[in-house]
Amino acid sequence: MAVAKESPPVSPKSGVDQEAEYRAQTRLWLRLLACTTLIEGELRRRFREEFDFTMPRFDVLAQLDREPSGLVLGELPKRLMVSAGNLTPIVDRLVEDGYITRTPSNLDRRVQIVCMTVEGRKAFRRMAKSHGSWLAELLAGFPAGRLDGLTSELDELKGAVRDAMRKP
Amino acid sequence: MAVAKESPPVSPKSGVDQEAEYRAQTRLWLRLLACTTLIEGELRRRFREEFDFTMPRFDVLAQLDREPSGLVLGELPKRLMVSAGNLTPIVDRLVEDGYITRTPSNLDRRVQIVCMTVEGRKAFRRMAKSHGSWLAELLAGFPAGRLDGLTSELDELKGAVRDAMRKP
DNA sequence: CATATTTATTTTAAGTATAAAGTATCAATG
DNA sequence: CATTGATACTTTATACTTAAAATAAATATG
Repeated sequence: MAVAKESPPVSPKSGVDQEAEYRAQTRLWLRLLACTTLIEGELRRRFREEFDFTMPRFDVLAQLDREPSGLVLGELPKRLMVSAGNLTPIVDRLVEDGYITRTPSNLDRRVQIVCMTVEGRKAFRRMAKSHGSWLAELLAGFPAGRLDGLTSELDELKGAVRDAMRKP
Repeated sequence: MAVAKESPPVSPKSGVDQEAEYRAQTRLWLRLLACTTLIEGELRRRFREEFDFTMPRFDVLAQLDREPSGLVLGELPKRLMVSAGNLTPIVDRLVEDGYITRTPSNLDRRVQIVCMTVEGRKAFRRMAKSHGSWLAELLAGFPAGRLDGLTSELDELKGAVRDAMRKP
């Protein structure tokens, strides 16, 4: 029963369905953008107010925190989805302010190795703690039991988008 | 049965639970950011390549497209979640390129009214069409039947974050 | 009506973003 | 060993981003 109500399992979709799907996709994208903008803006504001620090700088420290022996500079753009040209002045500033060091490799003089300093690590830990509690504060109203479910959905979305970008 | 396994219905949470929730929240935030960055980057790239246009400019046109009689300039920062100072040069460029007009109000000489031109509207329609199909292409791998569900979850998340930001 | 406050917008300063061109170094080939 | 190509990084040009100060016009208050 209920055979007639089933939509065809494969393409081609009717114009109406296609339009509805377009709209649903646009809604999803706008919501995604709104959530991210909202949270990102608030986190950035607090970083600035509390620590006079920016998120890109924090992101770099976060990567280095897990690498006691430092990281090849070229690894950072890959991990942070940031362009290399963009990274140069950020790293410059972090070095200048004493959070990290940048030393040329002996084996390959093109390569630079960046490494967190002791003070850098200390500052990072302090900021990371605040970051965590800010996030907890912002997300407190969302049911804890559904955090993981939403995360998996987004994981799937990310995978789908990545696949779509790889193909053509 | 299974009484002992139930977690207490209200706070205070145990340290372990609190830590687990922190991690889940952080995971969600990182995933959210990754999805948005991925899609946004790709859309921006295509806008640039196909139309030599940026997304903020497109966003302004999108707002004006629905307002045949134009919009008070001050409305745009509110709708687009963009600072006013940021908008000025964007509007400047759009006026310069003939997509919109900016005319001072007769009633209040502080106020400017921005309005799409005929060519602006034409250009916008063309770009909006591409935008829609790019998005469809990127999201094609995500099951259509779950678009709305994910959108509602994000809606709820957005509401929760907004509430958290309003309170303190 | 003069002064004070608010509101709309612009300007400025510092920083972030990409793309694309440039420089330096390394590796591979003839 | 000179040339060619690839790699690591920096520089440049252009644009976006916010916060905060500045300007200018309207409104409110004494």
